[in-house]
Amino acid sequence: MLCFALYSASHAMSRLYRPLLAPLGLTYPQYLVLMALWSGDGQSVGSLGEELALDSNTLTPLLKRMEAAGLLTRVRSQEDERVVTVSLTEKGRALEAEAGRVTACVFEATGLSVEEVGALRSQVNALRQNLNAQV
Amino acid sequence: MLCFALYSASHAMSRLYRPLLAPLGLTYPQYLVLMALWSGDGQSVGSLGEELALDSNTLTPLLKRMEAAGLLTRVRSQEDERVVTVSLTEKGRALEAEAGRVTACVFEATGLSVEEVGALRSQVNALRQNLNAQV
DNA sequence: CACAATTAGATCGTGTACGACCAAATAGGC
DNA sequence: GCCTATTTGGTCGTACACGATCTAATTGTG
Repeated sequence: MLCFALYSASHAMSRLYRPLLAPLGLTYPQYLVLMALWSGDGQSVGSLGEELALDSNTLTPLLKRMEAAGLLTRVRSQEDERVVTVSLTEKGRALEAEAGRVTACVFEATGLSVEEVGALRSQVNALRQNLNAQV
Repeated sequence: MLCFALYSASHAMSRLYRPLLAPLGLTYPQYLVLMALWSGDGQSVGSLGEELALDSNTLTPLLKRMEAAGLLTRVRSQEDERVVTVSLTEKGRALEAEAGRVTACVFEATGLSVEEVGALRSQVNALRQNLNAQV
């Protein structure tokens, strides 16, 4: 069952990240949000949701917790009051440096070469796009 | 990021299953539990947990909901009162027939050949084992 | 036999996911 | 300029996940 393999591997990944991210005070989805912001700060909630394939009902409380932790700010846009702009704080930006160590640890744990990881990622991404196309 | 690819593909898979399983009154994790029981009825909670990589804190409420739905029974073992044996009801067994259609739908949606699915599954399973070995 | 250590589930609290719905703001046709 | 339709976040209820802790039952050692 490919579905179960993915389900289980994804949980295994999450379990691997958990102890690495705990010292930084982050959960795995929060880490994913940070990655998205590191590669593009000042995004709207909707833009983040599209990138991470998450809806506002998941993102809003998650972002509020991260705001309470002082990692980011949520400010309503001046031009369009419907839009909330999410921006990193100094603390949120500073975590990017620590993240490198986490990534290295995780890569180590995969037991794969750089090429294998890349190849697998492409295949999984292609699958994901096929699945999403069905919607 | 391989981790994100897996995370996202796993959610996409879950989103694909959701509307297919809803008519059967099942969630995706419940469907996984049923698959485990179809391939081996009368297992203990611990045995199911090992197969699915889930703990009792996740399984107990999940199994209770499935018991309430009339899909299975939870009976404490006579020999060892600590052990709870989970067995399919007639209704739970009957769902196996319907499941074939769901599996076919999902395979269709992957857009991959049988060989490609098999190859990808092996790779993902190998990765999962490497990740779990780090614990 | 007694008693500490282990084992199997259950419970509790926190944090995602997501469908369904809501409220405010904006855009577009007339 | 109105008024409806759409867009953007937010809220609520339900269902996983999982760390931490609890209880009851069993095992092992002296």
